[in-house]
Amino acid sequence: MKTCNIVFMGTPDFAVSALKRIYEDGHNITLVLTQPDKQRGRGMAFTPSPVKAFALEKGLEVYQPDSLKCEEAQRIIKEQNADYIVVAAYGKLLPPAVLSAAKGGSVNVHASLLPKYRGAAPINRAIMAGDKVGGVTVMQMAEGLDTGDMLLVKEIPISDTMTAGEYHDKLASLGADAISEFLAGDNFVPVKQDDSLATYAAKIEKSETEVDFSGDSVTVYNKIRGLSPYPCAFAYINGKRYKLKEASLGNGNGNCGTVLSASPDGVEIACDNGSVIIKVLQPEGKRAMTAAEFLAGNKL
RNA sequence: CGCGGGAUAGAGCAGUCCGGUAGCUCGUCGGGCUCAUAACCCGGAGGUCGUAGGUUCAAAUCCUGCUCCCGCAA
Repeated sequence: MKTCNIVFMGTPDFAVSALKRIYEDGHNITLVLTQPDKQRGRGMAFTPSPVKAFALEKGLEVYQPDSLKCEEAQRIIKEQNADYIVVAAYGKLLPPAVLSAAKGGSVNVHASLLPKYRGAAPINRAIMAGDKVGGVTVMQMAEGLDTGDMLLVKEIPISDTMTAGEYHDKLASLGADAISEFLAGDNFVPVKQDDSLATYAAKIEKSETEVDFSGDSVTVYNKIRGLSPYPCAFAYINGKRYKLKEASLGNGNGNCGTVLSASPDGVEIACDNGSVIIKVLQPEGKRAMTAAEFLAGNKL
């Protein structure tokens, strides 16, 4: 197998999967770029990205510039004299000077079948939309957002009950396969994206994560699993706020939003055209618990 | 020092304000009953009340330090 000099750019777990595979394939990773540590979580502590954690564990060089537009960052990247810049969910736009800073240019692993779901949240959006098929795309990066020519595509079926978390794990693995295959081979024919078919998967806004039980039951169900386990859907039930971790479809009827039944099997809530059965929920300030656990000490 | 909730039996909760040696639902174990139900009835086991100190005749309960979990916000 040929080995390449790689500059890797990525931030979340999805990117770690690709980085890990490149590392294990024996490629020479000369520099890992990731988002600067940010204050997040309780106490606003500075927290490193998953990619940074992995890179440090393996002793890889880490670089966390605030911007790639400055000359210093561009010089450092160029100095790596890399064969490829591999990008996976980095979270920053690459200016032209960076796109061309490696011999083979910059390639991106994106978690969708382009040109569908360009942007930040392709995984969640695909589940929320109830898609039956998904996949990953390796593309030659261009100046636009996920608009580059496609080099390698891998499809995967999406089951009706799969959560975003489960789908994410499968795609992370598939994405690692794809980039590994790309770096090992050559003669990939660039295929232009059909811009007229493009859709944009915008970042999930908090306001979108509230469940509206007056909607169609399938829509509600897809939203819950599309946001599970993160960032997680929530709803107010009898005035209290709950995160809805897991659910299934039911066929009960009633006024939208009312609790039809509460049994150890789940809490059934009426929607338009059917119902949704909440299997795992989390009250404010409490751990996530199954319906059976919740009902042992709480009433609805 | 971003705001807030919480730690009591294997699980989920009550009790904490107004100190007096612990209770509920479920599970578990044993027995009984039923055509059947998230079954039902009877009985039992299981807790140094997160941790370290303090106040008190007496602390799950009041005071102080510490650890851990979680919601919001970012």
